[in-house]
Amino acid sequence: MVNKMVNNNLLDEMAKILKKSNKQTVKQKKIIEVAITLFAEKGYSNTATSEIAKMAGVAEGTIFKHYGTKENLLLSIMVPFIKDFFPTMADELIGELMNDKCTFEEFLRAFLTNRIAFISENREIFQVVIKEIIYKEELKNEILPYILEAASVRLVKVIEIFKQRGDIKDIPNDSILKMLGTVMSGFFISNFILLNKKSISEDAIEDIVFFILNGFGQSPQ
Amino acid sequence: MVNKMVNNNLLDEMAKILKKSNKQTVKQKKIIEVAITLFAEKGYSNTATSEIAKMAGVAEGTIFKHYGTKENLLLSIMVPFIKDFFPTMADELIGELMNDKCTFEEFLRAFLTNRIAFISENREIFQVVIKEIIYKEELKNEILPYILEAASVRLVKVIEIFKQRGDIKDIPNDSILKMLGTVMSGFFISNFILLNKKSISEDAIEDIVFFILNGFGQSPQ
Amino acid sequence: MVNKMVNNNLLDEMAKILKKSNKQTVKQKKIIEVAITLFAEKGYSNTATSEIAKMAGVAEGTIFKHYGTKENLLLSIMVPFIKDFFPTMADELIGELMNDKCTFEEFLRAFLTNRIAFISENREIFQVVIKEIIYKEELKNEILPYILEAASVRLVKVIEIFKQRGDIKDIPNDSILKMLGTVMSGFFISNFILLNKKSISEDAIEDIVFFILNGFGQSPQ
Amino acid sequence: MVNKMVNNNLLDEMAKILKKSNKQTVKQKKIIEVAITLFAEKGYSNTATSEIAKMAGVAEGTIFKHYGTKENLLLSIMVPFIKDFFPTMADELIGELMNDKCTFEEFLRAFLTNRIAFISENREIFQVVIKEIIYKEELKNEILPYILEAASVRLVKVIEIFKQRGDIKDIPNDSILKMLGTVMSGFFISNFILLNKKSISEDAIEDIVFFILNGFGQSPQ
DNA sequence: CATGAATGAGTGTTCATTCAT
DNA sequence: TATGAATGAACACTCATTCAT
Repeated sequence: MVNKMVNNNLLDEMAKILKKSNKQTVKQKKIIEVAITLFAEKGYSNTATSEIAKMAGVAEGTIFKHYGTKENLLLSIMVPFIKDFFPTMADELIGELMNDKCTFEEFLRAFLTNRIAFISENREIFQVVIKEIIYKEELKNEILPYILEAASVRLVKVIEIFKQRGDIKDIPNDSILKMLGTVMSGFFISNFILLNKKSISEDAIEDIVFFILNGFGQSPQ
Repeated sequence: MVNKMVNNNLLDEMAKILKKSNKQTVKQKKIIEVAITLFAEKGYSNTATSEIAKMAGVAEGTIFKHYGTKENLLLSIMVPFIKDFFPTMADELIGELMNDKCTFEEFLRAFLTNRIAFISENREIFQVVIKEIIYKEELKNEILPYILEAASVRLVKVIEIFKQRGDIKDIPNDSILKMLGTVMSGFFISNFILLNKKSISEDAIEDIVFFILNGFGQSPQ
Repeated sequence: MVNKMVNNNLLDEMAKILKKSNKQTVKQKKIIEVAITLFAEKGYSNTATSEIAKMAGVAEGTIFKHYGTKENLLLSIMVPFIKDFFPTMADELIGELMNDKCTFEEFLRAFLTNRIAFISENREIFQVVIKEIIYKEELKNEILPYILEAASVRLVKVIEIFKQRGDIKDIPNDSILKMLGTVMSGFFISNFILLNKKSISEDAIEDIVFFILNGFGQSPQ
Repeated sequence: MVNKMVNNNLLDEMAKILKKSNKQTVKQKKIIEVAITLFAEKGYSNTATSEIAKMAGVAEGTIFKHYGTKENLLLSIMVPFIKDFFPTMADELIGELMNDKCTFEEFLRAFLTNRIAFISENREIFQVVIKEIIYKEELKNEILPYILEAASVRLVKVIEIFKQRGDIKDIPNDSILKMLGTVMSGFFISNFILLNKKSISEDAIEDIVFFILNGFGQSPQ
């Protein structure tokens, strides 16, 4: 059913995508691993390549042999997450979910559960991506439109279907998209970036699902 | 009524707070102004003091005469926003709003309108504060608890009142706080940081108010 | 007798010498005072004019109004000590001592007592002068020859007289000068610079007088 | 006999001590060499790292790659001289000298000859060490007690032995130590720091040996 | 006479990047 | 492939000095 697991581990996924034929050496893996941790913690700008090298047990030159520039090392971490992996997975998931004759509530719960699991497993990379997108105006302008477009296209389809099924109020798609974007970006950023949570309880998911569906206003009796 | 304006301009407010009697020179004002713009655009770490100096038409030494360190220049921008100005204003506003016998919907609309206006007027400082809080783990750990505490204390009072008036569903305060935090942080960050909006239309406010109250799920007839 | 005190206070003496007609203002006195203390403690190079200004309760500009440059402030402290005051006093003293029909031992004791008293009273200035002469090769080359010449001329006369009186061994003047220079520079630098003593006990003076006269070797019986 | 030479070259000695297994690169040696020369001539505070770099034919960064800070570069020069090399050598020498049944005069002559040779060979480092110890109060307070203690312990033994042999007058050890310290510090500082001599003639050594043993007072017949 | 805001050349230090081994 | 010594441009920061008030 909807809970079927998809492999979410980015490090493995990257190997397939970024260097289809090039096997990563142990040292390369270690470099990426350390870079993610440090970038997530202190930000790209505040992390020295020398620090990465030391923590990874590697010579400084080795990093540049593999990634050319520090910027490129960052992109080697971010790009797979954003460009290839995210949509691919989402499509799989959405297709899977929509084939079932599930309600919007079921979809929402499954979708959130799945995305939360995904981010939990790749928490640090998520932090790197979000922090850098937010921090550098130019990076934001390059990447954000792509993400928004990719997300809109997919979500509009979903919204349309559930509107037809009568599960969603008759509000313009645009407004729904915005609100969904608002509440989801808020949820992920609050929990995984600001509060640095490692996982989300099922109760918290229930709360947010309920809230998205019903709000917390009391309609006058 | 609830829309009575409170002066929101931070630069003027800072003068009063940070240096009660010390007049800022023209050059100091220009330094702060330029620093805010550059920090907001490229982030603190990616902004050189030499660049600030050049754009402000000032010698680099002048910056350090006044602010001692680059870090302190950042704090001179952030602290007033966070520590003194935010709670003060919020209290005024909440007191004002609660005295009126308004509904939760009216309160929400007024509150959001007021806060949005405030952030719009100090958009760049808001960007600086949020970006730096998100970017540096240590800064986050120092500042975030203060903000959360300050916000919680105030909002719980408000929530209690409207619960008693029957305007808010009977959900644990904690859950409501989280959802409100989620949706508001999402709203402000999406609009003012990610989408870099300069203002918010009244329609958008209506949408978000409606959403918070009712969600967009269609309860089955 | 030989112990008659000569006024040793440099600050007063400087007023007469450096600015014969210009009275020093209170602020000027304070500047010099603070500068001497700080130069003595941390060295000229490690003392900022801003620090002097702050400790003297004076605006930075005031220092430069009076002394033009930091270098000149240093010279205003050193020059009187070296150029005018030192020889003047020594001559008075030597004249006074030689008129008496005293032994070399008496002369030595009186001379050392007098010079030690003088340096004790102007300890910090002495430290400044010695430290700077030692620290900067160029300053040394300008000042040292003058001091050596001045000292030699006076001491040779004294040595000659006591040789004729049979109080000093028949050793070349040059050798005696060197040994006297060695032992006195060693005595002053050890005590007032390295050990930072504020005064010298009479016993210590007796020891050094005895040593200069007799050494501490035991001639075989 | 007592004149057997011990290798005095500090640069070689440092290699052994400071980085037992780490080979110094050619550039590192050049940096130390130039630093010693410039520090000796103008003092640490008046020497810019950029100047050292230029004269050493090295990029400025290279200095900091190897020594971390300018302060540490200074210590890399001073510490071996003071902490390891000085006592080690002195012990070898004293042991060697005391085994022989030599007189105090022979010991003194040999000891001075040896120490003078040592300082001549490492003249500039000696200048750096002395200048910095004198110049910075805090450095003085850290280093001087160590030197005094190390010297006292060794010299007291020597003095005791020669007292028993009847070669030294029956004066308190403390007084002898002070006088010896005074005359030796005076001798080394006068000659190697103030007069900047490169070597000491044998006649000068004879003079100082004679003086220490006998003084230059004429005991009345 | 005294101030203190402003200057700008200079300083120690960092760090992404290169390249000979 | 991996190293790490070397680089040099850039950076935050200092400080003696100037000058309008």
